[in-house]
Amino acid sequence: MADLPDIGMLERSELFRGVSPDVLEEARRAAFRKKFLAGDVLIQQEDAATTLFTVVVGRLRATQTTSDGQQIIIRYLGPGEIAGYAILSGSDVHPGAVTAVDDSHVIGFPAAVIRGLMVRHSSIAINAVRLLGARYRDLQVRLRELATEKVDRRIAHTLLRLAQQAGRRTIRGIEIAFPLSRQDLAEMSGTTLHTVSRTLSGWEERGVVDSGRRRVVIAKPGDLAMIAGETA
Amino acid sequence: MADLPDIGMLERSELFRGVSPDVLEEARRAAFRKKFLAGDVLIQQEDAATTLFTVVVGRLRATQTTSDGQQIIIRYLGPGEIAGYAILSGSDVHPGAVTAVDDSHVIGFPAAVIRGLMVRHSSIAINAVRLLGARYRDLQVRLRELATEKVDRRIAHTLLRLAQQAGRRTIRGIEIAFPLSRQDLAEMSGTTLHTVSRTLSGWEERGVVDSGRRRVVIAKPGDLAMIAGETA
DNA sequence: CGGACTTTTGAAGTAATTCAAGGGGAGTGG
DNA sequence: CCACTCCCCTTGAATTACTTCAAAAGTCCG
Repeated sequence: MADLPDIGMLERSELFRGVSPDVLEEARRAAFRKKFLAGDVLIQQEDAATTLFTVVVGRLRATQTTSDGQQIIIRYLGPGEIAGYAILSGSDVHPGAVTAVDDSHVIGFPAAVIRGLMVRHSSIAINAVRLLGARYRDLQVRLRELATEKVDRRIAHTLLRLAQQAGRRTIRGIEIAFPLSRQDLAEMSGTTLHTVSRTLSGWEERGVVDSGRRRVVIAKPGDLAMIAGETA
Repeated sequence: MADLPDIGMLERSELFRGVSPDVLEEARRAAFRKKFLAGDVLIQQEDAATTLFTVVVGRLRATQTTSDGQQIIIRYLGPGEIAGYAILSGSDVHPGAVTAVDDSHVIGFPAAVIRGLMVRHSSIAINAVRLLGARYRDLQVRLRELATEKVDRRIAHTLLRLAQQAGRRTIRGIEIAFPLSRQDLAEMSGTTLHTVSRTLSGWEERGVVDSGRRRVVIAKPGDLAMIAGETA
């Protein structure tokens, strides 16, 4: 099969880290590679959970949408991270949607294969526990922020987090390495695109950030951290 | 040892559900029973993660507090549920605090024992994955609510969720079966105790709820679901 | 019966949304 | 290459839902 992934791709996945080569080989044989273009949908909300993906290159966005169309971004996923965690936790439908925000290259695994691997190799199940624990902790922090902090702080925190997981050092500062609109930032910070726009405009004047159409560069990360309230 | 728990208590824990008797016995020997009074603290935020607890009877509250004292309630834990999940996911400190809200009876396990059991018995690791997955999904929903819905809907959702996990049918309606103040509801819904008080007063007039000092009874669950926006 | 919590309610203030309109870039097709 | 169109972003003005401030009234417990 031309579309079998290679071992190196697997061992860079957070689900297979530190797993023995023969188990990796077993996973590899059931896997398939797939490309998605920016904007393509990998997983639809409420769809039957049949496949788990792990990102090789690119960037995905996990969202939750209400019946009346309101949406929030749960998280962005980069290389090594997994999409479709419902497979792991035994749910039969995906609780949210996953979309590519950049041209992306992923590896897919059938649900049954992953479940079988977890049963026979506790190291994989333990990796799953770690990764879900980390995500759970992240959401706890975001929930606290959303409940207790004002918008500008929340937006600052959002940017700092994105910089951490997808920041690229440039001459001008740290650039968020994927297209990110005001609307996207709003859906991550729990506000509207208008407020995000106004807030960024203010920071722009002070030289804290340098942003444009679906593009954000953090010029002064220290100042942004101050705004976020990280004890100076 | 007088304080060894019995097998029945263990198999009712979400972490040990469906696990074989000999493994249960192994876990049992390393465990200890402990009682906490309402208000007692089981886990302090930022403490070293040394122990995992599972509730036998009573009710615990998991919270997150900011450096400036702002607090939110992550969730309430009832019989069978576990506290101190950091142990599972390999973190060395607890990201939040856990307090008893009613007199409670718990079983404690040393971190190393739990980690060892997960390595040797994938069924336990898989239970951990399921439980963390379910909690993660819960938080996703709450995050979405907090970001997109108005306070009265959020409070309604909070009450319905609490009723589901700790509701007791009475003549007057569904009673939340543990002490729950306006402040507690505020910390779960992302608002202030004043707003909760006003909102409940309004509902009280319409006969939707019947509440008092640290006590809430949902008289008309259907009406509350309507307020929460669950398509009638 | 005193004292500590918890709850209620009014009034003032405000942060952020909503409403509304216009302006700029990037890409497409003629 | 220029024009057209689609997004995305910006900015003002009006509105509002909610918080904050303040004070008083219950309620439980020793």
